[in-house]
Amino acid sequence: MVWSGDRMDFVASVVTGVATLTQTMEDGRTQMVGLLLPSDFVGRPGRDHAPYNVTATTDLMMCCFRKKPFEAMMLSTPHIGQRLLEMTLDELDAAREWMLLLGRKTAREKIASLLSIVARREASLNLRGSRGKMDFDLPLTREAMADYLGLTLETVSRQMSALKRDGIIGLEGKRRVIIPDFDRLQDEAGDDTDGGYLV
Amino acid sequence: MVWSGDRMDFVASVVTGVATLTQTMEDGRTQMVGLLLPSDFVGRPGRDHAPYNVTATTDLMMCCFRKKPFEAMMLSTPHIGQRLLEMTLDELDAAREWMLLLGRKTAREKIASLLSIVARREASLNLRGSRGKMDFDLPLTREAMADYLGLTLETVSRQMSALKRDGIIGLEGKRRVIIPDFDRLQDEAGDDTDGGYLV
DNA sequence: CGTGCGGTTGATGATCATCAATTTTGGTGG
DNA sequence: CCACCAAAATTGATGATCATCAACCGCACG
Repeated sequence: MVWSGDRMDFVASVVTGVATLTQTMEDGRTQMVGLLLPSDFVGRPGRDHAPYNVTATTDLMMCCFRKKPFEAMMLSTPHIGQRLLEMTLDELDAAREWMLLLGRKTAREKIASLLSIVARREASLNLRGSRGKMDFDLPLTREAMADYLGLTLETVSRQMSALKRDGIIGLEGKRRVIIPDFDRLQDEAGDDTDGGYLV
Repeated sequence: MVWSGDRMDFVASVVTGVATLTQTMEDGRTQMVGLLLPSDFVGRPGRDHAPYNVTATTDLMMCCFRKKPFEAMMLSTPHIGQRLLEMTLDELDAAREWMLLLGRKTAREKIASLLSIVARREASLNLRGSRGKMDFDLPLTREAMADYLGLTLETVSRQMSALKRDGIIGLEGKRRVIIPDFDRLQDEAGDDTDGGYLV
């Protein structure tokens, strides 16, 4: 959709589908730096070139605003700016959570963390509680997961198989994930205790 | 200074000195998620408990505001909120840059990246250009560097020695770092080309 | 003069990356 | 509906990088 360095004269909000933000090094090493799920915002008022690649990983519908009018609206309606600040601070928290994952978690914990996050977001969309049994479609290929987690796709595949062997998750086809017991998955993720204030 | 979970009824801006933001897991694994240098802002309007540990790593002077009056001021003076949004977006970019480092860079590249960043910030404080020869005092112990980079302190020490052996940096005592050729250091960091829009 | 902290260096090992088949899956056209 | 194909995923063998465990150095400070 957008390549790093492109001119980008709009901001947008995801309505349905999934997109990713990625950074790459010259030699091709890739790191995902954001996962855009429904309700997430993308783009930055006050900057006209994209610093990241934006890629749709499923069919995607976004609600776009031309940047100029949007900026004008921000000035005239302070509430919008406040809301945007709040969302940006949440994103910053999420990014920092992710730094802990990238820097300090084992491969198994990384996978479990990613699955918990997607499961939680999925559950909150469908207004179901995040306890007990859950299932959902993974919106990411193994490669995308690897790029998110700072692993290789082979390691992702192996750890998914290991979690399945250990009964933490079930797999149906490539994409469908079944979580028989969300608390056990959470334990594998290594996050502290209750996760009360996490998204 | 502040422990994760503490009540925090102020926001602040660093005047002089260096502080760090860290997250920890129950078993003690620690990841630094922010490095606060002079001019950086800390605290979040609209939240009253700190999600991270804040630690001073040098003598530190901060300019603090009680949160309540600050929030009131934000409402009455839209410009402050706008400025804060801008700063938060910059921090988000920095966090994402750091995610690439944590997920995909080698130990050597990580060290070189950290040294470049500190050197650049140092140079901009002192109004010197960031080319050619530079030197500065590292405001971090090996352990703090390790926590920042997602490495162990032993690996940090070894890679510092390796960079010294290769003539990329010089060391004087424990803290003083001499950079004979900033461009060579930059090459070791693995960032793309010119770094034009990086901080 | 000991003691503790920060740092360096060495030996060894675990984890994860890499290279290389092979299998599964979902889609497409006959 | 089935056969075929390419992309995605799995699995195995091997190796590099970095973590771990441990010893030791130098310096500041009581």
